[in-house]
Amino acid sequence: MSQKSIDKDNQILDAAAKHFAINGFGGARVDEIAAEAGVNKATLYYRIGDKAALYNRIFSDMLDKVLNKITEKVNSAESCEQKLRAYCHAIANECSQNEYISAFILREVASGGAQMSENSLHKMRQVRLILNDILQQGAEKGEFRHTNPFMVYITMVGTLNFFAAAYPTSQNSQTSQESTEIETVSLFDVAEEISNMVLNSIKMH
Amino acid sequence: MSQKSIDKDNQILDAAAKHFAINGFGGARVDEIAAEAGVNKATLYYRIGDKAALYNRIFSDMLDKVLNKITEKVNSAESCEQKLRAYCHAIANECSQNEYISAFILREVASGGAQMSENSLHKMRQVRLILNDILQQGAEKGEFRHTNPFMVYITMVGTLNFFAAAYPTSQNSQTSQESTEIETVSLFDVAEEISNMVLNSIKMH
Amino acid sequence: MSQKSIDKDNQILDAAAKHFAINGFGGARVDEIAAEAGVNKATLYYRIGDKAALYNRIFSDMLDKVLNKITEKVNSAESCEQKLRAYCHAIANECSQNEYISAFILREVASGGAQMSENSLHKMRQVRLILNDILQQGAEKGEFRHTNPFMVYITMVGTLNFFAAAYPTSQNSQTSQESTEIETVSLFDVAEEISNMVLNSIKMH
Amino acid sequence: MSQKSIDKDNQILDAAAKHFAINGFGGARVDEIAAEAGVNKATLYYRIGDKAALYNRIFSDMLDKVLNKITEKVNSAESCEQKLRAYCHAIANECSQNEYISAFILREVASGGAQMSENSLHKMRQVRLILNDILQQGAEKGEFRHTNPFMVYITMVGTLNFFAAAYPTSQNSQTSQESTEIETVSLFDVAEEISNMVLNSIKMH
DNA sequence: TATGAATGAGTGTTCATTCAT
DNA sequence: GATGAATGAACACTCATTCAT
Repeated sequence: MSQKSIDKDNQILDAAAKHFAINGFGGARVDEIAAEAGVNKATLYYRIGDKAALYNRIFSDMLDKVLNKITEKVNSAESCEQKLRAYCHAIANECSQNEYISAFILREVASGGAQMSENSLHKMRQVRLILNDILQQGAEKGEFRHTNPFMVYITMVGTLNFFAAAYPTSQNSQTSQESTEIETVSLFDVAEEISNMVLNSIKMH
Repeated sequence: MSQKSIDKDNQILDAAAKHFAINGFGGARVDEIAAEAGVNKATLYYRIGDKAALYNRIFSDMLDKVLNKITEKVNSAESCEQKLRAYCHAIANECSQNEYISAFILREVASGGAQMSENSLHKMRQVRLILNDILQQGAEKGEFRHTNPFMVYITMVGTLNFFAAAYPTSQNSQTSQESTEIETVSLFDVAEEISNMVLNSIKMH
Repeated sequence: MSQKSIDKDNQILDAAAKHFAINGFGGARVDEIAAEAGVNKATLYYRIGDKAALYNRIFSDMLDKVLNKITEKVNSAESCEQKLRAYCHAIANECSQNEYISAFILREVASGGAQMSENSLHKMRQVRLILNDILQQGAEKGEFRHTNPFMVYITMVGTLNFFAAAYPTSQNSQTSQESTEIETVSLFDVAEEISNMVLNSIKMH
Repeated sequence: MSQKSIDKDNQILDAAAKHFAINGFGGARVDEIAAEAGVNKATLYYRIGDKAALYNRIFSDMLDKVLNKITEKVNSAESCEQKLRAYCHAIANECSQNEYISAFILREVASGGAQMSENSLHKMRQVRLILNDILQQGAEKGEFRHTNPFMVYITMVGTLNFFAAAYPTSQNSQTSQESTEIETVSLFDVAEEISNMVLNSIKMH
């Protein structure tokens, strides 16, 4: 596949990610995606496939990157505390790299995974299980108290994705009086803070 | 308006809430909503209005209930700590009462409020500002440290809504091995836990 | 269903029969059918259903009429010879009434029944089996010699349908010299002649 | 033109004949024809031309073979009776050689020659005129009664093509009870039988 | 000669909305 | 108030054909 083809695919994928993120699967228009990508609609079908294939390709790629980054960062951390911080920062990092990941996640959660392929469902489960392992290891080593892993997962992933999706918006919705009062805060600040809060809650003393 | 008409409206509103929650605004079908509500499609238009009106009516009603419950619970709390706990539990309470609220919120956050009416946008801002007030009061009274209120908001609202939307789903995706290990946890447990975590982080000692 | 609706359905069905007959299922255009019927394309879908439903409705109706007419005429005939003549004339009669039947039959035979519904397939089999019964009865009564019923079927049905479909065409393709020489011949003449030929061949003497 | 090119052309032509026979001109897909022929779609265009050219090439080749075989067999027959039998068997022979001829003929008859080129139309007329000549010669020699030549044409060509196209199909649609009763019959048996029937009807005694 | 890539013009189908009764 | 019928405007997707290499 030529570089030109790869570039074209990426234009399509980028435009589609944006439209799916903003409008959801049902609200996104293939015509508009093709137009924004600057390619003929038939070319979109020729290169990627139908709307569902387009969606799954994007979401699957997103999850691959998240999963890889998490694995990489967690594996290179030593203590369980460091692993948990790495987990949180890896997610924040990917959500910063790709501004549409959080919207996809939020929508999938809202719909109960209606649009998700089996493949993507498996990857999302992997993300959750990695955290489970960290918490279990921590508990076995006596570093962490016994906790409900799903609640920890939700606290971290929910907060990060909610922030990642909401932050750009909220800045527009600030009234002029408050805008001066609110100090800027980055996704990494949130990752740091939420890690602290969770660790504070689950660490043995 | 007769009781029969009121009942019919509620059937429409319930069916629509379900469809918007699962499929989003763009993915929901007026035909299917009418069919599920057991009313003629033209009746739906006659009684409620078009698709956007239907959506806004539902979302606005949801936000009214949330806002009222928050106001009620917060106002009847004494200390700032109690107010913050009340805020959190009020949201948990409404999300338990209506299983579709969290999906609406998640989708609106994902789309940057694309579907939201000015009216609803205002109400969501109100919800956020109530928390701002609690935090500011707490800071003025010396109970709370100075914090970024948006981050606190995200932590609480993101976690609660994410949990409310994800929990039913996650139970289906558990593999059989884990299912025995995971203890059940309710939205109120989450509200309690997240309140603790946040307070632990922001309270003066 | 109002008379107006019934009329509209018939306009659609007539236009569609013409287009399917001339262009085949794959070559017919729903747009053109709707235009010719003088109805909006969406109305066609509302009243009849999709392209396949439209095709099957028409073909099934045609076969119903053929089957009814054959049954009626054959049952009111006395001898097996009369029944066989009645069979042949019933088909000729229906092909005269509806100019598109033969084209549908020819195309279905050509494609090996690719477009035919199970329902229609069953009816076509019925048509064949009625002839089988006549021939068997004739053989049992000693009126007919033993013959291959499929060959008799093909001879009669093939000739009639081929003629019904080809005759209008052939008149246009006559060169001016021959046109004076060819005497006109009707589908009923063909039915009479083919009956004679077949009976001449299978009757006991 | 290399042998390899000739082979490739034949693969295309064979695949196309099959698809046109089963689905008709409008229902056949150039993509599928190329895929079945094992060639690139652009190669198909490069070597043969567009869809209509592909169709006409195939149908024209078919008619050439039929016309040649008829001419050859009829010319080498002596009496008019022998010529008429030869005519019938020549058609049967070609329909046996190429399983798709009859489907093409049936479809063209059904559509009134919509897809046929002027060239092919001329050849089909030739086929008919050869029979006309035989019948006229027979009448002049006092061997045949005066008949309507178009009716004779239809009887023979309709029956043969209908049988050729329908026979493979009908065997699948036999119910298990009848299957034992029906003796197998070949296209040549049909040619023999239909010749007998026609001659029986038109011969002077 | 051959082909991966690209596309204008369809093509069947759906959808939110309106209208006549 | 209520609804069967109707429809303009999309909408996802396809297809025959061409082009650049």
